[in-house]
Amino acid sequence: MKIQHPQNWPETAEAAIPIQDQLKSLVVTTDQLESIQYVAGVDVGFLDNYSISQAAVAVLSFPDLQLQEQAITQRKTTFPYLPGFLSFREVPVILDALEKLTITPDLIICDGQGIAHPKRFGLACHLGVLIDVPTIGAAKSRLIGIHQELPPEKGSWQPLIDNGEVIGAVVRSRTNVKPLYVSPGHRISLETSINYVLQCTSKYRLPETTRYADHLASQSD
DNA sequence: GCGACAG
DNA sequence: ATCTTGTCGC
Repeated sequence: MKIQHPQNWPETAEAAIPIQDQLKSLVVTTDQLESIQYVAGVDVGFLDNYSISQAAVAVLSFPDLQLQEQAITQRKTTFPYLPGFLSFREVPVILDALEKLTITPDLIICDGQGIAHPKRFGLACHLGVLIDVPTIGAAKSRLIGIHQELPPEKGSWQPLIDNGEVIGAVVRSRTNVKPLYVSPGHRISLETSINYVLQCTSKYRLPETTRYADHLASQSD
């Protein structure tokens, strides 16, 4: 797919802040998606003691979840890991990987937060706004927000709240396992995000999309 | 000042 | 994120 890479990507939090404040206003958290035929999963890993970032993308058919296409890319890491600024570290490589795809995903499930972020602008929002594709944030752990205890059964969920505002949901993707933190990235509502994450999850805790991407990244051959 | 803190 | 073997439980 054709990707427009932003100019002058920031390398410090100070330079990233104004960009977050500018782009967060472009985030859409209402359903603005077509019928989903292709769902993609993205995962970023590191090599050479973190100096090289590697992104793996897997495109699956929906709802049958069969692998259709995959891509992997590497590039120098230019931004440090700072809670609240993860997208500035991982989005560049992800854009490289997406650019290699022949298929344009109708939806992308990201490994990180969507609006469940201090500025309501997590990795999934940043990626979604830049490429104008619906995205969902499905993180393995919490960044911010509080929630009630969650029943142990697969499918149960509780709203994630920050300052009285619902910013996402804590979702049990599998019975008796740690929950997933789901939040809208771009062009999708929270309810729809939860539904797609569950529909993309079969036998394991993580959605099949991110599992394929994780697997691809760990092989890198 | 003391913790918390996506990956 | 990454370094790593076995092990407990459904």
